[in-house]
Parts: sequence; structure tokens; C-alpha cells
Amino acid sequence: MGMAAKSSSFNMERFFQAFGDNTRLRLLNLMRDREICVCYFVEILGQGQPKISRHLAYLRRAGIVAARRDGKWMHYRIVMPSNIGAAQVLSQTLAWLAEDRSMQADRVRLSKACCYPAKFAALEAAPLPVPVNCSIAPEA
Amino acid sequence: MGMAAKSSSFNMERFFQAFGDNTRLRLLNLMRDREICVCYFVEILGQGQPKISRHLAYLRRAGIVAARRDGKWMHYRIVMPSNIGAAQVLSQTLAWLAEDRSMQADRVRLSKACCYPAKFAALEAAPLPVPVNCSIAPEA
DNA sequence: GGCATATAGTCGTTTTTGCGAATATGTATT
DNA sequence: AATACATATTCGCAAAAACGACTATATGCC
Repeated sequence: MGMAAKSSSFNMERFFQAFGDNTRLRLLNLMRDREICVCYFVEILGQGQPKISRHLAYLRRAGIVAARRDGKWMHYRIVMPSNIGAAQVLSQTLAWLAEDRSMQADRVRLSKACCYPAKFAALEAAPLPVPVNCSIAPEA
Repeated sequence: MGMAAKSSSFNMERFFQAFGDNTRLRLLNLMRDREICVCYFVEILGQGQPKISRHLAYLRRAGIVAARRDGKWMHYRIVMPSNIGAAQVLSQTLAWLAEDRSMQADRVRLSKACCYPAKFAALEAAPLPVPVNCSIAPEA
């Protein structure tokens, strides 16, 4: 009694464009299994905060990540699109990112920052990233 | 025995950008299981020939398709990238395209054009698309 | 309220992309 | 070699994307 997937109407062009930028790929790689707050992205990628925020907004509009406010901090996490094809491509891509050298390097820096946040002035008071299972997107 | 995949050095950004355009997605969908000559693309998509050629060149430079000359005609086919992650994402994407309504419509038009090429002035003399198995890309 | 902090959004500019029109190349035919 | 045909490439422009600098908003704390 399942309902057939509405695979039309989904904008595949836009979906793939979201992956067509290295900064966004790096953000997704960091969020692969954790919910992370913006200041960590800024610290790990070493890029300006407005740039990070803009790319996160891009991913949010594309339905690939979701945000959660926690006081002053905003936490971002990956959400699986309800479109089946999109979800499969996203999963596959996340697995691919995990194999990439430079993406692994980002993850190493993230681990270090999580262990010793006090060493990064900007992270001293920030909430630590928290493991998550990628949630399913609410009805588009 | 086996050689480990060189997953670094591959430009993921560029790879995904190749999918970030509807014309290119339509071309890939048509090539899903056949080698097709340019005049068919032009006829089925109803777009100018230079535009089609430019997008095919884009896909070729991205290592996603290969071309074969046959007299006056150029035939294009999908090639699986040697990068494992890329190959998996490509396969997944082709399967996704097969589910999409408008992509299915393109395929229907292609089938009709193949059955009655004489009905399309431009295809009268052109070589028919030929089924292929996606070949593996030669060493990058 | 006033100030500090974390993040988001705007503005103007630079870069990149996609396009149609025109042109060039390569192949077959005569 | 002249021509015709299929395809590729170039050129100039318009639209879109990405960026840094700046400004705006939201929250917490005194």
C-alpha cells in the first residue's frame, strides 16, 4: 500500500549544483555524521564567516542540511532528502568524500579541534559537535 | 595484486558541476545504454547544434563520455570513470534519471526517432543509436 | 537598556557559465 | 578541387555565482 515516489518535480539540476563547489563539499564532509556549529566550520576551513554562512544557507535551500538554534549558536546537520534518488546520490557522495585525502585532512583537524577546543580561541566557549544519524527530511 | 584506487587528485567539484545543467542531464539520460550520434541529440532535445556540441565537449572533458568518429558522424557514449566513487555516483545518477518523468519523455521521443528516422528530415541518413555497455575509462 | 557574541543577509564587484550567431574543421562525394 | 554535410570552436554578450566588506539580527549577560 506504499505511495509511489514523486520523482518528477524534483530539481535535479539544482541538487547537483549544490555539490559543485568545493567549500560546500567540505562542509558536507564535516557534517557527515555530526551536527556542527558554524564557528567550527569557520575555524576548520579557515574561511570568513559570511562565506561559510552563505554556503550553509545554499545547502539549506537545496534541502540538504537543516539548522537548529541553540542560544547564540546555530548547529547544522545533513538531512536525507525525501526524494529517493537524491537520497541515494547524497549517501553515495558522503561515502565518496570519506575516501578523499583532503577531506580526511579536514576531519583530522576537526577531531583535534574537538579534543582541545581551548587551543582555538574562537572555539573556547562553543558547543562541541555531536554525533547524529542523518534524519529524514520533512515533507517537501 | 589489485591496485588501490587513486581517490585523491580527482576533481569532485568539476565532476558534480557536469551534472548541474539540465541539458547535460538530458544528454546523459539519452546515452544511458546507447551510443548516439550528435544529430539525434539535436533532434530529440530540439536545441541548436553548437549548444549540443558544447555540452558534449564539457562532458568529454569531465571524463564522463567518450566520442568515436564514424565518417561525418560523431558518436557519443558514457564511460565509467576509473575513480570508484565517481563511477558509483554516475551509475546512481543514471538510475535516478531513468525514474524522472521528463527524462522518460525524452527516451520515448528517441525510440520513435529510431523507429522512423525518415520522419525526421535531419535523421534520414544518420546512423542509428546502438546499444552499449558503459565502458571503463582508460587510465586518466 | 546597553554591550558583546554568534550568525545571517545585503551590496557592489569580479568571475564564471551558458548562449546564439558566426566561423572553422573534417569527411565524403562528384 | 569544389561542394555538401556533420560537427566543433570562437566570439561577444547576458545571466548567474561567488566573494569580501559591510551591515543587520538574534541571543545572552551585566
